[in-house]
Amino acid sequence: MSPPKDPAAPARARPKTPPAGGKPSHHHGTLREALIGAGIELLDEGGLGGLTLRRCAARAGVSHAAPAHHFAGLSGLLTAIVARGYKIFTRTMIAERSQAAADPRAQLVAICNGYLRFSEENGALFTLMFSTQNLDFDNPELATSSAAAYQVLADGCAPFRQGAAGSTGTEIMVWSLVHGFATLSRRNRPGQANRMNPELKFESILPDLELI
Amino acid sequence: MSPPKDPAAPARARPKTPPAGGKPSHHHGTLREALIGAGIELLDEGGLGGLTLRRCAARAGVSHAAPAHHFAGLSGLLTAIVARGYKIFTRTMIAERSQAAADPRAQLVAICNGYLRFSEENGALFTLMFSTQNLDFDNPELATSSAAAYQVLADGCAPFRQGAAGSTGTEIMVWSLVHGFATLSRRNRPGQANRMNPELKFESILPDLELI
DNA sequence: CCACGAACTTTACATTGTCAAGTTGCCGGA
DNA sequence: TCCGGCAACTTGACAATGTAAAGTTCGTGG
Repeated sequence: MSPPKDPAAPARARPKTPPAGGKPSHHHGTLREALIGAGIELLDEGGLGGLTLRRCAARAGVSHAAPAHHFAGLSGLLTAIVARGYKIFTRTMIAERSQAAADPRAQLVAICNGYLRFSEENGALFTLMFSTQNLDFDNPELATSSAAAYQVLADGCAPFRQGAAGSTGTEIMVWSLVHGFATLSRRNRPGQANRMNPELKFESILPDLELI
Repeated sequence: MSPPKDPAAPARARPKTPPAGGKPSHHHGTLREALIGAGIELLDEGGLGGLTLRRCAARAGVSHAAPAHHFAGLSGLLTAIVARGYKIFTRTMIAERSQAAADPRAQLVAICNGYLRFSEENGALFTLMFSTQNLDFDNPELATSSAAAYQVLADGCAPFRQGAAGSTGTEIMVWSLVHGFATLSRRNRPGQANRMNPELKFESILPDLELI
């Protein structure tokens, strides 16, 4: 690949002590979580291109082959990172919903705004989460956490119906709309011929929804 | 990277003769186009992971360093591939539109169906086109061809208005909807817990639109 | 106390993108 | 005609990456 001048700290001192609880077997026993955390940091700092198995290992203070004992190769590490991403994603949507008015449309709009806030605050992670390459979609943890995220949106759609498809049609419509909106918003960052008005609120493109 | 057992033909005989017209200087002079074509083939055959600068070169029958004389590194090649992708994309939408009834909604629905057909028939290319990594967004050819594609959709939206934002609001709403729908459709391929009904037609989630 | 095994390291290898230097073949001017 | 230059292409090298095999270290259970 290109030589991207190591944006990762070359190494880091070992975490002081194994956090008592758990099963600290060899050194500290929290390597798995440390690697996931390092991955998310690298994603934040250097985008998708900044995330590398070897750099995750270096940031966690271990050798480049250590991750192999905790993940099934690169795709295993990426899968674990994405699974954690979905948990944060779910929390973000729930947090936004909890501050909204009680009526169904306000709740749904708040969930979508959480969706959009997550995609803005975690651009590279968001992209990775919805990439179709190098992820192990059979991983149960990934399946669980992504289903949980989808469920938040599905719950928000439950009061509405969409033609003959019922609330499932609403789910797909709203998901498509908010996901496309997130993608379009993020694409227009580079200052390109910018057809997207950054002031445009999501709610203004969400059509009227029919209550069940 | 991983060792993916060379899915590319190791080499290929040189094209017979320089195609008369043009400026055939050294060997055949059509290397640039050949490399782009090889890239699209590799994308079809092996997905995003199957596309490699060296493999493009091998398939075009030249050495691994030859592309450097026609593109600015990998991102230059990817940019050219994506630019060609947008031209096919535009053609697909126009072809679909030309077979639709004359009323504005039917025209717009046809454009969206072209959008979705392209994303289904060219999954990896579609993903690359909407990736934000390793593309040279300052490239004029890319800017032109992507703007042309967007323009087809914008034209389809022109008869409609969306709240106070006019037809620009419609553009963003429809683009978000169709792009999200394409993404969601493609994600559900692996036979996962499949919330998306493959029979669901796009038109059924496209809300009523107000004519200007 | 000590053997076993888990956690981790070291070493090696194929693949990738990129660069520098060399080679080849065509064209235009003398 | 010839030859100098130059564009196109090749060869060889290098650093970075993911992965596999073999070795080392450390804790724990018997």
